[in-house]
Amino acid sequence: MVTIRDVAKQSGFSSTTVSIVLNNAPLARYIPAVTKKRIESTAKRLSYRPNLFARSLRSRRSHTVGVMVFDMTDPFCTPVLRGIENSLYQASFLPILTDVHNERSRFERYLEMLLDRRVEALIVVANWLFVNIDVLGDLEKSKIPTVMIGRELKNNSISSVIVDNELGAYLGVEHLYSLGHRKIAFLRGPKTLTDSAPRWKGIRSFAKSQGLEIDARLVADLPESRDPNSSFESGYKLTEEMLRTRRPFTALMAFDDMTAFGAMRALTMAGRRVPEQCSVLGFDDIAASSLCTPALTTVRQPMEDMGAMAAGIVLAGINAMREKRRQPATHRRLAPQLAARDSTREAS
Amino acid sequence: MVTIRDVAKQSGFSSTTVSIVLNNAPLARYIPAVTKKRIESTAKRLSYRPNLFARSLRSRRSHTVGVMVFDMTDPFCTPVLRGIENSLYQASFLPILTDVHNERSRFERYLEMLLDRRVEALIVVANWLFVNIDVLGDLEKSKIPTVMIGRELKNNSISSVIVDNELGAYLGVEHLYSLGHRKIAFLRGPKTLTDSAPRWKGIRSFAKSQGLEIDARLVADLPESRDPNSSFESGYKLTEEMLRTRRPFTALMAFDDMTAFGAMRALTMAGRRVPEQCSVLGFDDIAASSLCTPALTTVRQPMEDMGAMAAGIVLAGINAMREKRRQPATHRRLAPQLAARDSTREAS
DNA sequence: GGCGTTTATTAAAACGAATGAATACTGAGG
DNA sequence: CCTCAGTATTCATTCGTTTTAATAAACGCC
Repeated sequence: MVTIRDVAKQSGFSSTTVSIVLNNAPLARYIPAVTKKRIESTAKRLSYRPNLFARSLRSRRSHTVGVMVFDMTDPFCTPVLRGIENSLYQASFLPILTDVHNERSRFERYLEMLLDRRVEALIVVANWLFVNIDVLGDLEKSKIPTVMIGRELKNNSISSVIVDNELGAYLGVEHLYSLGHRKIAFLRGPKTLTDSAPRWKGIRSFAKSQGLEIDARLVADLPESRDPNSSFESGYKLTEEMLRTRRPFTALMAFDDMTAFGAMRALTMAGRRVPEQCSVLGFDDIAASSLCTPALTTVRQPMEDMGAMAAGIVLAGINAMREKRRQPATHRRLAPQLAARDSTREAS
Repeated sequence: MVTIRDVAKQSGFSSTTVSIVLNNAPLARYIPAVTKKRIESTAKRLSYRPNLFARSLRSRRSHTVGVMVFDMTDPFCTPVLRGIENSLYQASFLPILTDVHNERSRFERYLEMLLDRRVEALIVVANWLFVNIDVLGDLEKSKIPTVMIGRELKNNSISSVIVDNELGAYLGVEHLYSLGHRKIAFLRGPKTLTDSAPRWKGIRSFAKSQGLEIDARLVADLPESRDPNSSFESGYKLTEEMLRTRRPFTALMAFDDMTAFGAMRALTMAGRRVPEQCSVLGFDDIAASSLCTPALTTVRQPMEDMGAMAAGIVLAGINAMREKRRQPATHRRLAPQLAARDSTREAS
């Protein structure tokens, strides 16, 4: 390995000068162009690459960001990760990816590992989250910029990027209502999931404003489960059950896309065609939604943007720290959009 | 920050002894239990955490693996990544994730960044790959253990983990044939994709062995595209076109699941029900396949296993390097399995 | 009591870069 | 001729760990 000293020797200057030139440090302004040229060319000739361990040791910087995902297999994660990756790339930061598997011990272990590596910031994708909240308290202890995607922690120093769940749900029912649906079934999210309540609130808020009647017998809750993919199964079962009770409905609004897929399966199995005999609406707009037939109408979360924005927030936080400014936590609530596709249609 | 010297001072020993004890180095066998106890307890009391920069600088190890994905948004990646993550976690390694976006410049830049960080190995997920192969030559130059998932490079030092495409395709047609289908349409993969040829070979091999006739007018090729999600659109268009030519077929075998989804959409739009009037078969078994209705029958790649196996190979390579053994490249070809679901049915 | 071993511990030298303090060298101004 | 400000460069230290070589004491043995 060629070190800075080799470059120094070969170019005839001291390693200090080489360091100053190559990093374009403040002192570089006193160094004449000839010298710079010579140093740079020998550096290139020897194809010198600074040892980042040494550099990090000295500068206490890693140019690395820790990314903690609570469950990779959740299709929500993929676009978010891409958004993060893209932003970090622009800033020459690299992400270390960890998957918590929704396990407390794994979360703690990974957090420790990341902090040991002196990641300069932390991005937590906490979409499908069943770990006790107090665990997240550990995040505050680390004094590095931290942002959560998909969950807002009040009263603390952690930034957040979430979708406006209430608005999203509102847009969803509105869409169904405007298509003439009045008997709508609702599959609500698990109670312990923070997304569930605001989405329900959005629905009720719309119902109230338009005088839409919500039949309690057409409302069901998904059970809790650590596995985000379980909502397919749950959606299937709940829909099946609802069909059995023979309470009529012309549309179904699911907690998320996965649930909606389960519902569509159940409806189809029961011989009810989507969307002709029953409209189905999801939430998220995961990749599969536009692929299946009929394409799922859903409330779209701007996942890639959320990832990019989260990365942007922590990068700003890193810059703030470097200038010893104290950056307050920022909370972003992004507006979702309705993606009207083929699984919804006028009520007949 | 508390350093090893603090621990030394507090415990009354030298930093050398502390280091030896805490790392359980060979010399530790000469150190009496009392000393160890005292050092360990003060280390814990001060909640000492070794500075990994310093450690890495000295030991030239990063305990980090570089993961390069050619396109994150390809649903093939997610399970692979989880497999990798899980294996690395067991070995206390951490992955740095990079997404090449199928761009040459990005590949080169990322490779440089990863090597600068002294990743101890490289895992390349090269499923949907349109970068010129010679770029991959750069991988060989780095002297670290490297494995490619989804592509085999002959005559070199790079390991590989791939699925047996030929067998998979064979299993696929066999399934359709056994259901009584004789008029089968084929959507082949883009010519430049390495998976395309062996899959077609598997099909031909089965056809030959069973005397199945392949109608050239029922064979179409996906166009090239950098975007793995484009095959949905292509699958749609090609199927539509095939339907227009009115050449009858009772089943369609797609290059991959994404293509199959496009085909299903086209069939449905044309009023042909799946699977009643036409069976559809995919390849990969991405997450969406079991979610859509009808659930897609497909040839399953053991993606998570592939990721885990790739990680296992490079970890073994790392160990070999440490013991200065020269590890030859290993090439694994995993058997796929047919996942029979609801998009295929007996020919009527 | 001298000599080799084993046990217990440490001083000092890496590892490779960044940087504060110091040292020259130039002109300009008095 | 001396000083001062600016220019150009370097010495020596620091970052926090691991490791090599060395030291020192204790032990057994003839």
